[in-house]
Amino acid sequence: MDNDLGKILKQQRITVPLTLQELAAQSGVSSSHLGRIERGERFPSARILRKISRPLGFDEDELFTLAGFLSPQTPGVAEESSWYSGRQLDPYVARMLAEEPPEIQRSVIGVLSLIKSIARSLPR
Amino acid sequence: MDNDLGKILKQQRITVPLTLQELAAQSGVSSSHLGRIERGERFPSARILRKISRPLGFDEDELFTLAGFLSPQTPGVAEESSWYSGRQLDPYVARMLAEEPPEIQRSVIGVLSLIKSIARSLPR
DNA sequence: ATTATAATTTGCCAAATGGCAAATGTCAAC
DNA sequence: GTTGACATTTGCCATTTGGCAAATTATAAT
Repeated sequence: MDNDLGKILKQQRITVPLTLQELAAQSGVSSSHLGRIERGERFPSARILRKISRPLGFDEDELFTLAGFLSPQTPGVAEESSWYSGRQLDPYVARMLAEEPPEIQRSVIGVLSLIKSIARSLPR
Repeated sequence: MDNDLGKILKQQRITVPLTLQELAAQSGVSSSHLGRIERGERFPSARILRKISRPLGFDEDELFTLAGFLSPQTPGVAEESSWYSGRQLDPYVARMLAEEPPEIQRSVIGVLSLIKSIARSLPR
């Protein structure tokens, strides 16, 4: 039941968005294997993680950390480590948004707060 | 012939210095497996590399790079802005989004591309 | 040289990985 | 409904990984 990685990978694939076959084509990993990884039937090797990191918009070391291959704190330039605790911006998101002109970037925030206000008025 | 990693690992083990058995004891990897890795009969998995990195005095990511699991220079987690092309991210937008949990951040991108696809199908 | 002891290698095996092809599911158009 | 085009899952299999124990090879010490 402790399958974060599979869920994270699937979540990211869905939101990119990609199908298993498309991800397979872009990464060179078979779709059946990818599927099994997502639902926790197989554990991805470093080679596989490396192959799928780019198409999914992850940094290589990011996936390695999630897989437990690499310790949470990234050496490099000392930086705040608790990264997935939500204090920091997802690199993929940052990269995508940076492609947009500034006014679009800001309206994204507007849409987000709109959605959140809708959520607040929803029966729970 | 094409075995840098094995030689490097052995060289490092010799100069530490350690025997295969000592390294096995400190790392929790069997000495027979370590021996095979050194002479290139087996290729170490990420899990094994992680276990032997400390006793050998390597940084984890260092061995991963030598093994070809990680690209030569991995940028730190937070400063990819240097290699994103073109525009940059509005600091206000970045700060707002960073407050959200990662899955929300990513679904924002999904919403954005949805909106863009709708926009493209609109009469001008 | 002959032990004793430590270090390395080999044989064998269980478990895991990952691909291919067939089976199954899903969903829209007709 | 049926069909067809996808996407996902499953069955099966080759390959690889990594451990254990036995065999071999140093390395001393007497």
